[in-house]
Amino acid sequence: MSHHTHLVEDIRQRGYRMTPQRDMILEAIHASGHMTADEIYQQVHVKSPAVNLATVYRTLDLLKVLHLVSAIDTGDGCVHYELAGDPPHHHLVCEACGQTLELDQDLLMPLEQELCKRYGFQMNLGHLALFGLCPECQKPK
Amino acid sequence: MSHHTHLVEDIRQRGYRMTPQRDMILEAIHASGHMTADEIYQQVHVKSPAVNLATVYRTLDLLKVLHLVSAIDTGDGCVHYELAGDPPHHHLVCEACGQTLELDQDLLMPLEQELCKRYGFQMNLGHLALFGLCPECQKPK
DNA sequence: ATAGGTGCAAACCCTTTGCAGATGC
DNA sequence: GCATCTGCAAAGGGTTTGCACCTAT
Repeated sequence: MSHHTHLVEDIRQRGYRMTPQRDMILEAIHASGHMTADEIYQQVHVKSPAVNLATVYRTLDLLKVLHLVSAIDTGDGCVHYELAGDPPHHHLVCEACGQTLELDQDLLMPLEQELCKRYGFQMNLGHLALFGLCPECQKPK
Repeated sequence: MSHHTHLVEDIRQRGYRMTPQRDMILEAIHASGHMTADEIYQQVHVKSPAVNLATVYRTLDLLKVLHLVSAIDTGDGCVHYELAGDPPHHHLVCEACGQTLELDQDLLMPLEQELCKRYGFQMNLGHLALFGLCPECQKPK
């Protein structure tokens, strides 16, 4: 049933407790891949109404520290979280309509290498949002 | 005295009023190039204590609409603003120490062109922050 | 004169925190 | 059993808004 067993094990092995809340939160983010704290809360709330938003935030903080999730700020006023293990993909956020497209790794490799070579800066590929205009919103109105 | 005359003119010509508040806000952001709403407020407040933070936000919103400033979210909890006319530069934000490095345009041109070609996405170069680790914070502790 | 801009204060949203009670190990 | 985790409720920080007054044009 559980498709996120490795995450559960990871948490336990590092000396943290496995609670039903954490399990549900992991399950939600594992299933959807890309959620805000509130979306996770809404989803978990259906199964177990007692669970609190603060717990969601605290769990997400823990998962960040353990590098099991990464945080993406798409500028929409709330942080998005996704599993760090997922195939890296990135976010093209349209500043006009708010829609987000995704693009994958390979387009960014040259940039990443160049940043490393020139500045010694190690880019976090799990934490990236680019802003601009999607094809739709570029059309003359 | 005024080094931001063109901005003042731009605002007037588009039918908006030129107020002392707007003038001071423009002057501040023009002088420092890179400020948060609160930093602007603090600076303006020295000259004219009556000016309100809400006015700073409203002015910044106007300047965004007029494309005179661009907003950069560096993930530190508050938005940074800079003059749109300034030579484009970008922000490498260190996730460990919070320091931001800058890099300039040319490194991003290939990416910009590729995004346009493949996705039809028009990247906003004035609105970019990349996250990762600076050279200092990569050193083993 | 009058639309547009401002100050003030309160509301808003997302997120964090203090604390007392509950629970995984 | 005991440190850790949770729920609750309240506070926090940045930003927005409603409203009456003010002011550039």
